[in-house]
Amino acid sequence: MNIINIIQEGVVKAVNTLYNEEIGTDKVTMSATRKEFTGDFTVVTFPFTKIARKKPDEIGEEMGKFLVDNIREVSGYNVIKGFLNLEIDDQFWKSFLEEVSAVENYGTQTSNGRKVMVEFSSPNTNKPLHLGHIRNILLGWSCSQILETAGYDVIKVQILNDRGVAVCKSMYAWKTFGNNETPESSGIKGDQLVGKYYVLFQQKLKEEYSAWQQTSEALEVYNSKKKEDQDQESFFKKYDKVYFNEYSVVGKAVKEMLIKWEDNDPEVRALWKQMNSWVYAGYEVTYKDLNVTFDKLYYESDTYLLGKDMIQKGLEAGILKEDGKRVLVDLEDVKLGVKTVIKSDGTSTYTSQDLGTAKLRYEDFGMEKVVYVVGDEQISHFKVLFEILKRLGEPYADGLYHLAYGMIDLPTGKMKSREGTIVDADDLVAEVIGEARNGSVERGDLDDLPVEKREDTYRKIGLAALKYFILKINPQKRMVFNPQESVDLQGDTGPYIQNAFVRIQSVLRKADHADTSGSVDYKKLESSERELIALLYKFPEIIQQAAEQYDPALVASFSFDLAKVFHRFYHDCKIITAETPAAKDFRLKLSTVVGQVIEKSMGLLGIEMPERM
RNA sequence: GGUCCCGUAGCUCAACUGGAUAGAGCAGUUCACUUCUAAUGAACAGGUUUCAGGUUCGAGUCCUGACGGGAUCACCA
Repeated sequence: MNIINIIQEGVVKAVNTLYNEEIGTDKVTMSATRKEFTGDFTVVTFPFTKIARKKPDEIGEEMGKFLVDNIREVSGYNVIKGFLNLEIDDQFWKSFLEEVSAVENYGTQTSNGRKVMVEFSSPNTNKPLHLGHIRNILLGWSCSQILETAGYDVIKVQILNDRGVAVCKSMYAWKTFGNNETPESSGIKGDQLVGKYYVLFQQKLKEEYSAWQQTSEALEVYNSKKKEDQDQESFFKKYDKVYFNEYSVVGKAVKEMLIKWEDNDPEVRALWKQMNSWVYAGYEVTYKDLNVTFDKLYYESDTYLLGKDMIQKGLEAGILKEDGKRVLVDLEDVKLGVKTVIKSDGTSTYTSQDLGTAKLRYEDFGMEKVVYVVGDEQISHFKVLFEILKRLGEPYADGLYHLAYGMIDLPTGKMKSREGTIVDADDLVAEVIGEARNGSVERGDLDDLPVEKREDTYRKIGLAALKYFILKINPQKRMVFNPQESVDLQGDTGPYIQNAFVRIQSVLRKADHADTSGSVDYKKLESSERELIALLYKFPEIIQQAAEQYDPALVASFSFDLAKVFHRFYHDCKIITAETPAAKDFRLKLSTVVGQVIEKSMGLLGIEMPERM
């Protein structure tokens, strides 16, 4: 049984015996003892003052004595200002280490047979991936790993938003200005090439719009539609969408293309297929760089017409309402307003598509939970979607979760494609690896390794820096991404944690000492040793918590703590040249397990460990 | 304007979900490599947790109200 439960039950028993009152274990507040005091766990005695009618310190004394007398694992106590600090017997920690070192897969829960689907990445196929996608992908991947380790059966999916106006923009620009340029002919990565034409389109549109603003037609629009005192510049700044839809020549061409696409026009479809295939080839490279894979891909072009039967069901149940051809849902009672589900021309919306996709996925996999990793600007969309699915009584409705993450800002402000401040995913990956290479070459520690081995190490280090930098931050927070700091290799960073692992491997190589059975004779634990074991003890609980809260930052912070304490331990205690053979055995065993747990917890973040660095 | 999120050290973030003297890293100032990897360790300095009230043994955390930043309020996806 868990030591925390043991203590909690001990406290319950103490209250019962000493004060003659039945309480539940949930009434016992406990925490890890702060490091400035002696002890491992702390029980807060304030809540018992009413029951005992005594002062907190007095209760602490009585309770401490009771626990030492009645619980084998508690070896001592002290009371400070109403806080009862309990010391756990060294023997408990030592046998725990023996136990962990004997098990195969410490931290991994046995399968609970429950299926959870994680949707992440889900880009629009009109341009390459950028920093925002990276946060999404890392979160999605990491959550998948965490859920899997917590015992779930995880299905990783993405939906490729491969149709619509944006995609047609790239297509139109390529067709008009591309001169048949291909990834092969240009040497440009497929997604980058398509993105280049998307940007070109936006540029042409902008030029066209600027020119139009000088025309008398534009002036008329301005005069008839401006708000009072609004100058021409700010008026036109906000009018761009209307312009695109109603006046733009290229806009009209794009919309015609979209209609042809929907009518299955062979020529447009062929172009679409070709350009999308370039994009997918490009994405594959980026995903490989980031070391992520998916179990199934969904395509919006296959799913955007789904949802009809869900809507039928909703209408019959009275959840949805018809207004001519239009279908809407009234969620005023839960403050979500009225939303259109089917437009008055009978076509689908984002909501109807997602309803259909949810059903399709359930038919495919029968999962009971779905985690949607999507930016927080879509919070209300998912609230509506989940509410409808719940009212429809879908079996997975209670397991729906929108993992909403905040946008990434640069130190200079928001990322804006208009201002060219978008950070490209491929560039960023190349940059962090380059930085790791520079650092390593300067140091010269890997000079004896073959080139591929070295490059592989640089890749691991650079990606560790990037991934850790992003995942250590609570997902729901908007974050500031400083490219400079993301490649830092010191302090609270991925490479710092890798370094702890590398030190361990180095020691184990040099010790060359397989039999550590003498560790059981080790006498008194050093404080850093205790701390390490106590952290190891917490690991499964951290995974559980991270799985429940869908929060990789908890795992990141745990990994850092473990590495940090190890570095201190390494500094304070000799391992190979320890005072006694028992101490050596013990420390080798401890280091081995710490190494395994660091590797595993970082693995949950999608970060690999190098053997040397 | 309605709804939702955020506000903690110069900067980037924590704080075990209401517990002790609010912790880390970076940047700054020192110290420690003839040693199992110094991508390390130790120390100093840095705070009215945006502000004002409230709830209670106890508030960065909960409530109310300001202030500041952001998202969203489409028959776009």
